[in-house]
Amino acid sequence: MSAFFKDSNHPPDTVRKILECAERLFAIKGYDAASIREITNEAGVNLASIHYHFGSKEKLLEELLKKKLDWLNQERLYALVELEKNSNGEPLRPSAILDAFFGTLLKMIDDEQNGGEMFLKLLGRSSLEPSNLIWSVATNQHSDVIKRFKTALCKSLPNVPETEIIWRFHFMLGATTFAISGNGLPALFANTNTEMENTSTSQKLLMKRLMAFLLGGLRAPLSNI
Amino acid sequence: MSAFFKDSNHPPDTVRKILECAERLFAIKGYDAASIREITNEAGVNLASIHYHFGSKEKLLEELLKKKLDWLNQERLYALVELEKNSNGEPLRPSAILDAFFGTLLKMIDDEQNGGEMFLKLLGRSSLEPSNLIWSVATNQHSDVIKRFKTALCKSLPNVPETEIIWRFHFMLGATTFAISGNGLPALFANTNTEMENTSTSQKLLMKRLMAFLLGGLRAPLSNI
DNA sequence: AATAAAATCAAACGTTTGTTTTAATATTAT
DNA sequence: ATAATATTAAAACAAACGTTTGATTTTATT
Repeated sequence: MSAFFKDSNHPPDTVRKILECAERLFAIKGYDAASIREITNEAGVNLASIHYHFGSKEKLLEELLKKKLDWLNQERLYALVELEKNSNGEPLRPSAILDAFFGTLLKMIDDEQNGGEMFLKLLGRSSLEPSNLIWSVATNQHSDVIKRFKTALCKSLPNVPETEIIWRFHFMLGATTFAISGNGLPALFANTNTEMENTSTSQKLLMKRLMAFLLGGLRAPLSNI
Repeated sequence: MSAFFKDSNHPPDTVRKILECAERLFAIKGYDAASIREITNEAGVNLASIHYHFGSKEKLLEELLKKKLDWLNQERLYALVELEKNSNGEPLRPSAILDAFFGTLLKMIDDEQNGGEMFLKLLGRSSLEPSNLIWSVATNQHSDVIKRFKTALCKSLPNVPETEIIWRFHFMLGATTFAISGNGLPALFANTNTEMENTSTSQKLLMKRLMAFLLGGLRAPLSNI
C-alpha cells in the first residue's frame, strides 16, 4: 500500500499476529475452546493462514511453546552459569538457585510487550493438560537445563536425597503455577477483611512471597520415613 | 432381568454409571475432549440419557464436582472440628490443620471404589481451567469451610499476617494439585540414576513428602517487605 | 517488464459436537 | 390394573470444528 515500506524487508506480519493472538486466546480460553476461527479473526488474518504457516492447530501450539520455552530456559541457564562463575566451585545458596529458575520465570510477567503474562498463564494451564505437550517439549529440548538445576540443588543441599529434591522441585513447580495462573485466590479472599491486591501492582510482592514459600518448602526438615 | 433384584430398591444404575465414566474420562481427556458419545458408550447407556438425567454436559460436570466436593469438605470440616474439640481452645498445630485439609484430600486416592484417584486428577485439572467451575462451587457452597480453616491457620500462626496466610494457602493448593495430577514428574526424573517410585505403592510416601514441604512453606520466615 | 515463488483470500469440505425429537419398550410406583 | 417414570434405538438437528482447495494477489528474482 504505502510506498514507505516497499523496500523494507518486513517479517511476515501474519505469523506474528497469529502467535500473539493464539497465545492470548489459548491462555484465556484453553487450547480446545480457542478455535482457529477466533484466533484468525482477532488477528485480522485469513482462516487458512494458520495451516499455511504452521501446518495445524496443534503445531501452532507446539511452536508457540517451544519458542518461548527455548528463550526461558536459555535465560535460566545463563542465570545459573553466572551464579556458578562467581562461586569458585562452592555450592550455591538454595535461594540463589530458586531465583535463577523461578525468578527468571516470574520476571516474564513484566514483559508485557512479549505477552509475558499470557504466556505464563498458558504455561500453567498446559502443565496439567492431558496432551502433555509441555513436558514432552521440556524433556526433549531442555532436559539438560533441568538436569543442571537438579545437580545444583543437590550440591546445595547435600543432606537431602536426590529423590526428595526431585519431588520438592515438583511441588515448587505446582506452587509457582498456581501463583501465576491460579484462579482460586478470589475464593480464598472471600469473607476476608483484607482486600486482594491488584495483581499488576504487586508483582514484586508476589515474587517475594512465593520465593519465601518455596525456600521454606525446599529446606523443610526431612520427615523420618 | 433376573428376579433376584426385582424387589430391591436399587438406585438408578444409569446415573451411577454415567457419573463413573464421566469422572474418569473428564479426568483423563479433559472436559472438552471427552464427548458425551464416548461417555455413554463406555457406560453402556443410551446417548440421550445424559440429557434426560442431567440436562446438559456442563450440568453433568457441575453435579459431579459438587457431589464430591460436598463430601470432601464435609470430611475436612469434621476433621477440623475433631481437632478443635481436643484442643481446649488452644491454637492448633499448623501440621494438624494441614493434615485435616490436605491429608483428607490425599486420602481419597486410596478410595478406589469411588474412583478417588480419578476425582483428584479431575480436581487438579479443573483448578486451572478457564470455566472456573470449581471455584464458583467452592465459593458458593463451601466458603464457610474454607473460612474456618483460614481462621484456624491464623490462630495457629499469630505472627503471620492474614494476607500472607491466604497466599501461602494458595501456594499449598498448587503444590498439592501438582502432587496429585502433575505430569511433570517424569521429565524431572529423566537423566537420573534414581528410579521413579511406583505411584500406587508410594501414596504414604507422597503424603509424608508433601506434608513436610507444605509445612516448611507455610512456616517459612517472612520476607522483610 | 516478465517470470517464478510465496502469501493471502473466499469458499467449501467432511466430521464431530451437544442437543432434541420421535416413538416404542421396559421398569417402577400407585 | 393404571399411571408415572426410565430406558432404548434411531434419526435428525443446527452449529462449530479443523482442514483443504483453487483462484488471486503480493513479493522476489531474473
